[in-house]
Formats: sequence, C-alpha cells, structure tokens
Amino acid sequence: MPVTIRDVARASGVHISTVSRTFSAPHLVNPETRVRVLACAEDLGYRPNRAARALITGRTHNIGLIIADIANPFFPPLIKAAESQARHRDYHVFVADTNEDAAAEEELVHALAKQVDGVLLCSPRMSNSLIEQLSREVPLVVVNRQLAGLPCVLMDVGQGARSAIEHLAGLGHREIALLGGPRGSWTSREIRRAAGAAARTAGAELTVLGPNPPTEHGGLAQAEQVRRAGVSAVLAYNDLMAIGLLEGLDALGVAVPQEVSVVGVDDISLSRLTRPKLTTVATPTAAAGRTAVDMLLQHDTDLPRTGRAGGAGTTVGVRRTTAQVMLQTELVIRDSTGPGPYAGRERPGATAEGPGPHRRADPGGPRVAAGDVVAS
Amino acid sequence: MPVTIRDVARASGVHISTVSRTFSAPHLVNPETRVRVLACAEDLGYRPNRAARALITGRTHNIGLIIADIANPFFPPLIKAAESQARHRDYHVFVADTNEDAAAEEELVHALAKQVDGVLLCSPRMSNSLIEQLSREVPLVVVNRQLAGLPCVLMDVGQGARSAIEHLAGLGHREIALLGGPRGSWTSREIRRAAGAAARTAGAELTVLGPNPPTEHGGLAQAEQVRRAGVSAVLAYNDLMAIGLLEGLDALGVAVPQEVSVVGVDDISLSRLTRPKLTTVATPTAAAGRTAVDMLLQHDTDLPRTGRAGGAGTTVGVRRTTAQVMLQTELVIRDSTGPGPYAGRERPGATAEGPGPHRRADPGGPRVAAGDVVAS
DNA sequence: TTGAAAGCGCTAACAC
DNA sequence: GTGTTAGCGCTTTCAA
Repeated sequence: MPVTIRDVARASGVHISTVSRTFSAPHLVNPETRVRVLACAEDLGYRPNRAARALITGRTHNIGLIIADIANPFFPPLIKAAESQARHRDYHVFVADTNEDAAAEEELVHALAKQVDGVLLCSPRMSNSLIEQLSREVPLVVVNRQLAGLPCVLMDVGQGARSAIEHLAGLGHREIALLGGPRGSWTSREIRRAAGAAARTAGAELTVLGPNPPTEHGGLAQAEQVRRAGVSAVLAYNDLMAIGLLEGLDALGVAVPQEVSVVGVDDISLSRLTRPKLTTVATPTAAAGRTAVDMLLQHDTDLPRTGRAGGAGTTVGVRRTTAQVMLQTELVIRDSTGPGPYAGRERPGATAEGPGPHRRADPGGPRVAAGDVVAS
Repeated sequence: MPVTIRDVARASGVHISTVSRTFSAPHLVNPETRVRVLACAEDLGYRPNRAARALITGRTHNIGLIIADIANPFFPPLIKAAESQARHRDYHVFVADTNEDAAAEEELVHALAKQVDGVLLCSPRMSNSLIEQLSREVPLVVVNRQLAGLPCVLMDVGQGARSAIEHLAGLGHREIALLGGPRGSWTSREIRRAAGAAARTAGAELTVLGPNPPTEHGGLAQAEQVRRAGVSAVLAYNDLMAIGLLEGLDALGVAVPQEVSVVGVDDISLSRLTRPKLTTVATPTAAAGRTAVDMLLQHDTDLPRTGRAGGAGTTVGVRRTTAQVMLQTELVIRDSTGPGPYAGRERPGATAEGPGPHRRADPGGPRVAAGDVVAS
C-alpha cells in the first residue's frame, strides 16, 4: 500500500536510481526528468522512507532527547525549543523520560543509539565516567552538566546563586539556608559551591539542607527544618522547591517575606503566579534547548556513518568539537524577598547591592544574552 | 564500528539467521545454541537494529505523539504517561509540537507515517474530515476529539462543565460568563454546549466570551470584558485562562471570589498554587495518555505491515477497532468560588447543590474512575 | 545524464 | 534445529 521509490520510477518511466537522485542529489539529474519525477512523486504522495535511507547512509535524521522528568515544568520549554529547532533542520525527535533514574538513562541511550544521529542528555543523573563511555556509542550533547571533552550546554547558575546571595545579604540577611537539589545534579553542586563562596564573602552563614527531590514536595518537606534552623532567608535549588517551601511556611504561619525571604532558581512560568510572587534566578531554558540541538547538528555532515562511504573498517573522521556554552542567568526580583534582621546596618565587605545582573520584576520579553563560548 | 548480526554470528559460529531467531523467535532455537549466541551478543554489546528490522517486518516499534503545545502545562503529564506506557511495551516515542497549527499537524502525520506504527493526535485543530483521511495513511488515536469511526479518548468535560455551572448556580450565581477556548477545539465546543444547557436548567444566563487562545494571556485579556459583562461568575475553558483571568481581575481590583467567582478546567498542578486556589474541573490527563497508547497498541499484532506476509498487493486485514473511551472528570472545589448575589434565595429548578461528582479540595491520590467504553 | 548491480542489517520462507 | 536464499526501500559506485 505505501508508495515506494519503485512506484514513482514506474510512473515516470525512469530507473529507481534516477528517482533516488531526484531527491538526494537533484543537480545530478536532467531538469526535465526531474520535473517529471517530482510530478509523479507528488501525484502518488511519495515520501522517501527515512529508515531505509538510514540503513545505507548511516544517518537517521532523528535525535533523542533524554529528560529527567517531563512533568517538571522546567523541561517543557526546553523540549519545545529543541524539538522546534530540530524540525527546522528536518530532524525528528524521540523523547524519553527517565524519572530521575540513572539506570534508565543508560538503558535509553543504548536503546536509542541505533535510531538516532545523536542524543541530548538533559540534567543527567549518571556519573561522568558513564556519560563519557556512552558518548563513544553515539554523539552526545549534555545539558546542565560540565564534562571535559564533551559538548555541554550550561546555564550559569553559579553566577545566579551568587547574585541571589548578594541580593539577600544586601537586604540584611546573615543566616541563610540552601535547599539542596538531588544527588548527582551538577546544577545543585554548582549552586552550593557558588552560594557558599558568596555567603563567605558577604559575611553571611549558609546552612545546607538536603539533598532533596527537586519537587514541590521536596520544598514543602523542609519547611519545618527551615523554621528550626532559625534562618531569615532561603535559596532553593529550583522554583518548584521554593514554591513548595512557600506553601509549607504558609501552613506553619511563617510570613514571607516578612519573616523569611525565599529565592528560587529557573523562573518557571508559575513563579509569577504564587503569592507572594517568587524572586528567582531566571534560567534560559529555551535557548539551552535550541543551542544543544545546534551543537549536536553542527556538522551534520560529519556525524558518524555506518555506510560504505567511510571505507571498510575505517573509523570515519568524526570531527567532534567539544565546545562548551555557558548561558547567562539573571536574578529576577519579585515579592518573596524583603528586608532581613540586619537591614540598614553596616555589613562586612561588599557594597549596598552586589554586582551581577539583577532586575526588578517582569515582563516576558527575551532575557537571554548570547552564550559565551567558554572553551572549544 | 556498530556491531551487527553478522559479528554475533561469526563470534558464536552460527549462521546469521540463527542469531536472528535467537532474538525474534527464541523458541525455535536449540537452548544451548541460544545461550551461546546470547552470550556473544551480550559480550559484543549487540542490539538488533530496529530500523533494519522494520524494513522487513513493517513494524517500527515507534509511535508518534502530536501535541498542540508542549509548553501548555496540560500536556506534559499526558506526554509523560504516554511515553512511559509506550516504553513498557517496548515502543519509542516521537514527540512533535504543532504550535496549535492545523497545517503543521497534517504535515507531521505525513512526515512521521513511515517511521511509526501509529500516531496519537492530542487535541487536534484539524478538521474531522482531514483526520479521517490521514487515518488511512497511518493508524490514529485521537485524544480530546470525538470522531465517528476512529478510536478516541475523551474526557467528559461536558459533565464537568455541568457540575461547574450547577456549583455556581447553587452558590447563587445567575449571570455567568464562559471564556471560550480556541477555534477548532472539540473540548471548547463541548464545554459550551453543556454549560449552556446546564445554565438554562438552572435558570442562569450564560454569556460566551471568545474564542480565545488557551493561554494565561487569553484569560488576562478578557478580564476587562468580564467586568463589563457584569457577571458574578466565570467558567474558563482551561486553568491557564482561569489563572490569567485571576491576575487580570486582581489588577482591576476585582476581588475573587467576593465579587466574581472563577472556575477552570484541567486541574493542572499550578491550580493549587494560585491565591485564591482555583476551583476547577479535574481532567484525567495521565490516564488519557496511557489509555490512548493502549488503544493504539491494542492489537499490536495486526497493525499494518508492509512486509511480504500480506501477500503481494493484498491489503492486510487491519482489524481496527474504533472504541471510544470517555474518562470521568470531577469538580474540585477550592477557594476561587463563593456565594453569589442570589445566595440563600430560592432558585428556579434544581436542588441546593446539583448532582455530579464534586469534591472539596485535595490531596493528590488517583481521582480517575475507569473509563466507560461508549462504543466499539 | 541514466541504468545496472551491489548491499545497508535484518527477517522469513524454504530446504536440509 | 540450522543454513540458504531472497528481498524490505533505498543509495551509491561503476559503466555505458
């Protein structure tokens, strides 16, 4: 039933190889013939079978997107942007959800490897060494994880965390808690590192609570601890946890920002909808998706091929660049942060308001500066 | 570089067809041979190439998921559930976003047709006749659209809208507005139909505002109209619009629920986070995703094959069932609805609180009754 | 510029 | 129970 290259050949009175050329190397075919073939193809509704084509060219024109948790509102904008970018380049996208599970990630890379030209690993939970190993099986681009020798798309959450801490310190907070993210998260470590350093500089004390699941519930569950810790401000690993914390504090009768200030990370769309509206570090998710796809498909000419073109037994020259792109983040100040117990008093070191890209509230325009290529 | 069936055959000293059988019909191969082959395969890290297999079997073990807007929080839980269900059955999932565009939907079905065993069309914007036509190209299951002759997964938003109107009428609201959804949406028509009927029965007047884009902005943009319309309650096409409306009303200084009550549809996770918390019609999104995949893969034995098995020129007996499943919805009453101007007064027809599945607030357990098979 | 032929990795008759 | 063979739909030398 489905129409094949042979049907088109028959209808247009040429050999199948001519039809093939019409689609994959049109300049090699007589214009008149081309027109005729194209007309017949159109007529019959012919579309080349990509799987069959892949078998011989070694290029599937598919990519894989491996996501820790599709339902986490951080990811859909990334998926959407990546898919859109891929489709513009005539690629189709497999999406798979790992439920934050490292083993599932590994299995998925194996399973997808033969069907795709490359895989985007988003916020992986696997070990670095495993990722490196898998990258020998299929081209990988890693999002939200820094790995020497592999192409990575990073968001500068370190800078973001620093801005957040400086913002809090500037408001007069000296005892600050950090709600850590999940184990195995590069982002979480990065935030912790930068927040710790910034706190030291600002003369504030940072208490780390966690690791926690990166969910609303993860934040909610720490509300009690936060109160006990006696801090006046909290930086959460992500907005979801911050929002959960907001709920938890509300339930405990702790007023935000009067008694405790809360800052999140990501600026997911909900963050403008909570009461109080959440102060957060905006993260360029869509840009990350687009960039990652671009990096994966950069030289879509020299992705690996299994076809004969490479010569028997020869490993084809896969010129893999390992550029790492760092995307800017930005602190968006809303209503969940306010003056702390030391407001107005002099503060050791630092100026009234720390450096770094801050912004008072909204609207929705593009907030992402172009990424810096950090290495290549 | 990638290891093929031939490598395994060589390593285990058997013919490639034996290796093939080991994977696709293990019972036809001598247990000892099987063990040996399996061991070699494991050793070499062999995985059958699905694309090559598909070429001859006609079964790709892939499905397509076509989504109006991945960033709309209604969809991620559906995608997640569908992907998970598919993977349990050893299928991989292509996800594509149409940006609410009918033409993109059509193009995607064509483009994906050859690479998948079936496609899930989620909240399509295409015409019924086009969908029917496309269903001859590739097996389709339609979510959120009723179409005679095609397998559909529906959510009973009609019942939901009815419950919502009855709830509002019971609270003493007589002038109610309906914020319509996007053109081409079955759900929107269905809500409108049922809400209209319920309003008539309850002796209330329903003003329809729209169509609107199914986004926060769509709701926000109607806040002024809502105030002008002089209604005391609003039912919105979905939670996103309801939330936008909440913001808009807040900006206009209109108190919810004191001056205007607001009800949404979907119960997306944000709905518990707004202030006031949103009263809404909960929609079993995850169940819909799972169910749709199950329906698509129901007889995964008699999905169409292009292989020789069907005999030359014979259309293979695709036994397509056209079961339609209707999933229950449930009104979840939170804080965005309150007494209306006619509260306490007698009301024409109806009892104090209309029938239908209501519920006062949360928690998160399963709320979905098993679907009713409406037809087959 | 076009056709003939080989073959990508795999499965499915059919022999043995 | 296993090997032989043909061929899925397509691309790509190689000759003509």
